[in-house]
Amino acid sequence: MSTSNDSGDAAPRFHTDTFEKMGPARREALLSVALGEFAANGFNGTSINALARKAGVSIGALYSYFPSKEDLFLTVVGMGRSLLAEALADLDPGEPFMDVYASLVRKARDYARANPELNLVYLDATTQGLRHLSSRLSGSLETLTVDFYYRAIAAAVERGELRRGLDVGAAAFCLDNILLLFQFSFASDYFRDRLRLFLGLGEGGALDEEAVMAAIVDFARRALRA
Amino acid sequence: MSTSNDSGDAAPRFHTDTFEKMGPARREALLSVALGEFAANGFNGTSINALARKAGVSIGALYSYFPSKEDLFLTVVGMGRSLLAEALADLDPGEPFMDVYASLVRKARDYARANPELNLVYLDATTQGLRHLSSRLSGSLETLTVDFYYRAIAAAVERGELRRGLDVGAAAFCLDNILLLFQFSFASDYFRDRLRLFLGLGEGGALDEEAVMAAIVDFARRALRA
Amino acid sequence: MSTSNDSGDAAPRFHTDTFEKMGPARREALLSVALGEFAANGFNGTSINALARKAGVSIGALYSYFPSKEDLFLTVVGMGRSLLAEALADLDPGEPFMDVYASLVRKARDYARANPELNLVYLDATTQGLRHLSSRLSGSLETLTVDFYYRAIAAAVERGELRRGLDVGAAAFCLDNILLLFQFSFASDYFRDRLRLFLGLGEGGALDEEAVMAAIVDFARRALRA
Amino acid sequence: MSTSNDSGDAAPRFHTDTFEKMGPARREALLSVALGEFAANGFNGTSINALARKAGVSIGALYSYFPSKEDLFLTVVGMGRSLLAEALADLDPGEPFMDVYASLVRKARDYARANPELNLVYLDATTQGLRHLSSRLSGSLETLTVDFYYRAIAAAVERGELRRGLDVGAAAFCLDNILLLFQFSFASDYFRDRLRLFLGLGEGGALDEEAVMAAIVDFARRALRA
DNA sequence: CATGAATGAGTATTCATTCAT
DNA sequence: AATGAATGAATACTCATTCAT
Repeated sequence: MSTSNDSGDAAPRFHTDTFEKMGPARREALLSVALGEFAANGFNGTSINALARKAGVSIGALYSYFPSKEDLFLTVVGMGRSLLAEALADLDPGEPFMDVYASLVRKARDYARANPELNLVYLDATTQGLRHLSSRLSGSLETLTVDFYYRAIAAAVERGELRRGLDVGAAAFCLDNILLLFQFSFASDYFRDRLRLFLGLGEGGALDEEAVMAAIVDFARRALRA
Repeated sequence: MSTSNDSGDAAPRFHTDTFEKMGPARREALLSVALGEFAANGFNGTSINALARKAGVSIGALYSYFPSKEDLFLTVVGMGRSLLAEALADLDPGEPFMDVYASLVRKARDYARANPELNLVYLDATTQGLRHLSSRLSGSLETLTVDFYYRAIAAAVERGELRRGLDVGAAAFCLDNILLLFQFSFASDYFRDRLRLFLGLGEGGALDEEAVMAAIVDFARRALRA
Repeated sequence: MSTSNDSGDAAPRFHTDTFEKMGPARREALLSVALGEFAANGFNGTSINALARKAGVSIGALYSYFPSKEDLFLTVVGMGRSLLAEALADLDPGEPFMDVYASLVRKARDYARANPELNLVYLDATTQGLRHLSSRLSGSLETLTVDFYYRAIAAAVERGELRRGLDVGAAAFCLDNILLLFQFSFASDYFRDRLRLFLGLGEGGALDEEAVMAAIVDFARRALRA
Repeated sequence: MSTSNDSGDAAPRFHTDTFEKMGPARREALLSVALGEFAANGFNGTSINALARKAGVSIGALYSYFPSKEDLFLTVVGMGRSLLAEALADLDPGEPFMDVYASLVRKARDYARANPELNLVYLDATTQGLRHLSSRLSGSLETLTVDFYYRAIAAAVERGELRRGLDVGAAAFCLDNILLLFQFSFASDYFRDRLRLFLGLGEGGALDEEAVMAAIVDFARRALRA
């Protein structure tokens, strides 16, 4: 799996050649508007015509860039994967695992803060009503993450940091579940409220993010330590 | 819990009086079809007219039961909450905590198996595009769960089962994150694939649910033990 | 008038026998609500179901009183004719004509003030979209008025008050045109604005009704005097 | 008048830019069908879908020309105002006033004959149920007319044609009331019957329009003469 | 390549009327 | 006689997509 990333499963492309010839500024503007619309209204709730108007792109042009609404959506969803890949690339899976997870938690928070809309689009794509869409993505969006967890955890077990006999898959699953919903808490109104409810915060109470992140990492450390 | 449910937070009603006068068979049929449609297509992807036809109910009748599509959807979402409340009511928060969590994990699996559609509707309601809908629910759907975790964990800390100084809110958050996405894995195609990816299962591989549940409970036990 | 009314053209009835057996209070309430709704929203803009609810009458009952929405509307329109007949009955066509017309103008004002809704319903019935409705009324709503004008003008010409050779029909037409639109000015927002525009009144200006009525009567007097 | 039309009070526009780009033939056809439908059935009684079909325009196209049914209706009502403005522009308010009024009466008859539907739409717009529509028109539809009367009457009083001390507003109101309902008599079934009733014409009797117009002008002349 | 006018099936919702109770 | 649940055609309007210019 180590090299498999480069090989077969390159991220699929949902746009036309014409799209690649766009000026970068126009392209960024279009993708940015699309992201905003899909994030705010969901796939079904977004009007392609309104989106095109807001982006200053004619409908005809938009359809010359993307064969369909679905393809534009999938392109936008794919942007999230790219950013995630970059984020993971910064991390060294060879470092002490709990440092890695702590970085991951912090990065997740920062990423969700900086790109809440990507999280919202991801959440929407996750929905059963859009299963025919997410199935067009080559494999799950999580392939990268899973791969990363596996390598980091395996190395840490090897080094004796984490307990032997650990079920790597299940552990990664638990760690990522915690992380994913924590991440959503910074993007989605619903999951923000949920986190605050768990933390016992009322309407006005301030969220101590550092404390939450520390608690999460501590929870994970105890669960995994040798 | 016995009384606290009955007290203040009565679930809001989104249906008319006429709905309550329906014959139970017709009512069940209608709700069941509605659940199925919303689960399969999402709120925005579901056509009220098609739904009515499938349920064998005239459009006019449907609108005499629910003021709007939104209200029908919220009624369906509310059904999930009721079932959840029943499930939690079976559990004794006074038992050893890890037994309670193990039961919870198993119940979540059973519930998701039995009512995958409720999970799918919940996931849809969670979506940012439907925030105006979920905000009509009195408080989060999770209020019950949070409440339950708090009481069970507090009692366990009291008994010395779980470590003192535990951040109850954060711990409950972690435990529920693990549980929620595990639960989704039995309802949503997307999250099923994600779980299998984490477990390293290919297309044909069989999922050993018991092993996963055991691993999850073990993960939690180590994280929390005194 | 004394006999001709009773003979052929009795006002047609649009209600059922059941309607006549209603308690007077309920009947008044129903007619009053119906008048209000039709006046405010027009025939096509009024919902029979909403009307019944507001009147505290079940839909079934309402349909036992009136065969259709049309018949209820025509009944309401007929109420206006009855009130008009009463008003005319108070006048003595043998008095000096200009006194009669002055009384008529004043009565029209008072009537429109007291029953603006009847005027609005009349206006609606007048509309081409409802011609199949107004044609169901036996003859025009104006039969009474025309009859009254003829007798009063003829008598006045006879007495030498008004000029010989007067075209009675055309004169009555002119007099009634002035009167009718003046009357509407007290019921309809549109015609109120129109009158004020003619009088040069801005937003805040107060309307001197007495002066207007005097001017109207003076206009008529000069037009008709011997 | 020559310039005053061009100046301040531009008629509000209720259509989109796209509408202005239509081919003139298609545009005329659409407006003509819309006028016919609204005239025949009233605003509330007209179906936009049926209208579009009759006009040979797709529903989508129609909604690209007008934001809503209301806007199409107001456009049609506005056509009447334009034609009225043209008609008034032909008249010279400096001529002997009774000649002017005679011309006005004749023009009103001709206009109502040629464009009965515009009168019917005007009548519908006048209805209380559509007050929210007529209030969207900038000022009353009558502004032009009032203005014209004022100037013509004032000039005639100045010239000594009409009596000093005349209440210009009230006189104009009376004159226009007579004219307006006379005009309606050529468009509306209801008001046609009413006129015939006043003139004592039975089913078959022929209406001597010239005599009526002469009588109306004579009525007015006597009412106003110096 | 770009434009945006055009399409028309599809949407949620209303409402006059019927009829079983 | 009274009720009000049920009906379903009809309504105004939307929107993904096509295609002539």
